[in-house]
Amino acid sequence: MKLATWNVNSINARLENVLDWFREAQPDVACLQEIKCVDEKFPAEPFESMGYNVVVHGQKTYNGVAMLSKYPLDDVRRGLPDGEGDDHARYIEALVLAPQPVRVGGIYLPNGNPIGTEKFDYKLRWMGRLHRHAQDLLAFEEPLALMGDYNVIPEPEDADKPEGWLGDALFQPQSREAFRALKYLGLTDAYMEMDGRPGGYTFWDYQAGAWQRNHGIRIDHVLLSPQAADKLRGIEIHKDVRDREKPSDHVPVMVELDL
DNA sequence: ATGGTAGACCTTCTA
Repeated sequence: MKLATWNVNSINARLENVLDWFREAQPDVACLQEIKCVDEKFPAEPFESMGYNVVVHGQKTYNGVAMLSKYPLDDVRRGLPDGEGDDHARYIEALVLAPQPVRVGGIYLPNGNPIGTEKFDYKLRWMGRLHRHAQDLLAFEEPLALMGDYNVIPEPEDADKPEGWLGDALFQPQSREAFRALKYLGLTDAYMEMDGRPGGYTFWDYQAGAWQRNHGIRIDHVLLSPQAADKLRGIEIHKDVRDREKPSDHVPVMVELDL
């Protein structure tokens, strides 16, 4: 089974680009982030024509997440627990009813910039909520994938120019520590498990020729429960997608599980 | 040291 995550930076601005990639890559399940539209504006029809079930947790202008699956979806959750007072659409979860079911959480973790503001506090609080929810899900001892745009650069090797990110929320000690704490619950970082070489970037800024200079960072992650990690066959970062017409600033990351 | 791009949308915010 192929599971993908991709921050598309507006599904409607990116539709042709995204459909092209779906036709080529044929993911069984895909988590999309930053769809930047309300549920009713999500272009579900072309995906349904390709055989996908579509669930959306949208929001006007900002954020918004969706999950598309060739298998039926059950147990759909929109938003993390303890969400009172949080109006950002950043989490969607479902049980994918494949022959061997797998629970999938699609994550758009807050960016948190600039540091020293409420936005950074919100990032850390959101990571705390994700941590507690992951703890609850891991207790099921079932195949689980928590995948998406984590907006965290875990290690200096995950940035082409780490010194340029020292003042950024994505590379703060607290952000990195919270990401490590999440992994230490017993989750496996699929990229580190299967490859782990420096340079597996998933994001290049639109500005200052970051793509042309390969000033990238690895911030889109796939974290697997032990029962899913045992079935991990491979991971691919679809870097070529960044070179196409009207690209997102993120590229798709796809894992294959023997499920 | 600075500025550079993209998307949504009401002119500025978020990334």
